[in-house]
Amino acid sequence: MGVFGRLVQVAAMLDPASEAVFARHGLRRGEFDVLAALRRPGPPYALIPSEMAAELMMSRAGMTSRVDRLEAAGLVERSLDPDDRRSFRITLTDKGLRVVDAALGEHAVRLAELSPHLTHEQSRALEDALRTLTRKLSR
Amino acid sequence: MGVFGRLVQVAAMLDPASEAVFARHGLRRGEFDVLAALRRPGPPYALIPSEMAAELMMSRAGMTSRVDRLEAAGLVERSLDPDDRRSFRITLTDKGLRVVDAALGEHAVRLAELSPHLTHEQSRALEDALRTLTRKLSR
DNA sequence: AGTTGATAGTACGCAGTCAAACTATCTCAC
DNA sequence: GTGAGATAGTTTGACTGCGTACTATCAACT
Repeated sequence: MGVFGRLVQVAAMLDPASEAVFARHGLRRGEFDVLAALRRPGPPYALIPSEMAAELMMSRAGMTSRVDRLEAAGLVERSLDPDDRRSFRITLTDKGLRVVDAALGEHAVRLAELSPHLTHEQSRALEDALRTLTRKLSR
Repeated sequence: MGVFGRLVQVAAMLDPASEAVFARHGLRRGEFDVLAALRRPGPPYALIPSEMAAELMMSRAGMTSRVDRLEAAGLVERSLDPDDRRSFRITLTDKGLRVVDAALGEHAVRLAELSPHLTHEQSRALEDALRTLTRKLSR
């Protein structure tokens, strides 16, 4: 029980640190999450809102407003989905790709600063344990 | 970098599961957190709003509204702080104590169901790693 | 004592999310 | 084909939290 409490606490402490990084690139955490989700699968950097909502564990309604903001900022585009006229393809613009890459890079550096505080063994055990928990919880 | 991402993800997946437990006792997560914070130090179950805000990593303004709700529900009481007339002592009522104990118990059971999926060694390593990170991040 | 700066709690306005209701479209059994 | 139910995205309304400004009080120095 104490372990899980601590886990949640560490996650909560990680948050504000990242927030500052994202802010330097004009992003809020939620917006960064969407851009990163689009970046991950590689070109052509296109996903459907529902997919992203599921991946980011949020409602579709929330996704609508995030996409609205990102589109207004010129970081993503809505284009028609040729396969399903109810849906859209959300794609990264060139600007969006540049911004998310810059933010991702800085974010990675920030996290890397934390890593040396864990021994290699600790890091491996942590990874193992977290993977196990992810698998268990996703069912 | 993947480790931290996964850590945040696990924390996020843990959340809705607990949420359901709290809801069965008529609580939201935020309200439970306040009651649990009051419960922890033992009798007389009294803390000052600022202390709780700091402990729960939130603003004092947010704490005001949480205490308002809990007081309206009869789970906590505001009484004058004899040492500082700007402040209050927030205390658990009998009802509040009963509710938080019930919720805590069920919460613990829920988490315990997850533990067997980790080896003893994994669990220890996880604890170690998280403690290290907590120490590093709290500075 | 008096003054200055810090601190406690609160009120107000803003931003972000969700749930539920709605429209449009898809899917599939008949 | 056609109708029924599921699904995609959006809109609406409510809730919760934060940041800022404000009042009351404390603490410390002169």
